[in-house]
Amino acid sequence: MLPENALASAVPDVADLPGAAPRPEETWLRIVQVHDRITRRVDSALHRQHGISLTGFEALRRIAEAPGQRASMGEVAEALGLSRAGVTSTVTRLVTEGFVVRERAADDRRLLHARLTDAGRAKLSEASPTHDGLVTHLLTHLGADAPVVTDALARVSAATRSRR
Amino acid sequence: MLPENALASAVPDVADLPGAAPRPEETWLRIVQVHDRITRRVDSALHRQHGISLTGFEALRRIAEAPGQRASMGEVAEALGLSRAGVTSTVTRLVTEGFVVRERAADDRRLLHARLTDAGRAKLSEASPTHDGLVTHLLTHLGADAPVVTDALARVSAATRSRR
DNA sequence: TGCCAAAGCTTCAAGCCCGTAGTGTTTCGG
DNA sequence: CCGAAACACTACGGGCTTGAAGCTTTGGCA
Repeated sequence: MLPENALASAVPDVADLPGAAPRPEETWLRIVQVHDRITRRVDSALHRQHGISLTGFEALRRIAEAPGQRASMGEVAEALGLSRAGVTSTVTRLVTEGFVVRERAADDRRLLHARLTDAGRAKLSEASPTHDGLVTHLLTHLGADAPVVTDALARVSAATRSRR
Repeated sequence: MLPENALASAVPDVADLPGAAPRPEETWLRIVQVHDRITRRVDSALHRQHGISLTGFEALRRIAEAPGQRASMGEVAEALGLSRAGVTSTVTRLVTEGFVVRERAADDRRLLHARLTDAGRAKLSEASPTHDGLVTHLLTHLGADAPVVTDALARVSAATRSRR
């Protein structure tokens, strides 16, 4: 059932700079490790230095980048990869913290828009350097491979983009 | 939906040539997307087809690969990137499901070892093809870049290996 | 030899997020 | 005009995190 790598040994590949094809298992392990470690570090840095969660930060950024600095719950959910219920509680938290306000959309009254407050904008520009600096720093070891990695992962991401 | 490259035609964008550096932001986004999507699919497939969680599966596999098919709580925590408390509850669940037994180590009586039962071994070999097959399938789009990606991520992983 | 710090694990509480399911409102097509 | 679809909220059960407290065992050191 599992073809293993029965045919991996056959052909000396052109692009064997870093070696032969690794087992998907190995690749997956690395993705998980990198994701978990960066996530933990960034999340705890945001908590300690700015009293905000990584999810909260990403929501703020997403709303800030939306046209009119407002976005519907569904858009935020889609953008952050959160569930509907998760976005509800995340935005509720942001509202009680004063970073965001909820308002019914004028054109389609089914939608609720989250809009940044001044405090939200301030928090975002305060926390952004921490977030971006850390991510940039932790990914420096990709070095010259960064474009290839980004591109390859983008293909995988696109191929797994799911209805749901 | 996202007009994010609406201005891509105006400026000779850096992201066009494979060799130009993408923003770390972009790379990070791809890592998160790929991780989240694969995790969700594999987890739900394991749940539906084998009634086991991804974390439970990884714990079983880890214990199976340990010398003597037994591992201490700490080893499992380290290997899976879980907290102590998380491992305790994960292993407790596996114990009540009959896949694992806990036993005090003979040489160092501070340690508790988790050891696979026959049912645990059976469940592992039943679920492994599902897990591995899915991971392999979802990562096929890495194509010839797989070695580069794996290697680059391994560097990042090594550089972020933390005490804790 | 005796003692105490450190290691390993568990437990509990609080917090965040998930998925599912059920409810209410609004919109849109037939 | 009416029903299906879309959007969002609430509630519930589950899993994982951190932090703190407590237990047993180990091992170094006086």
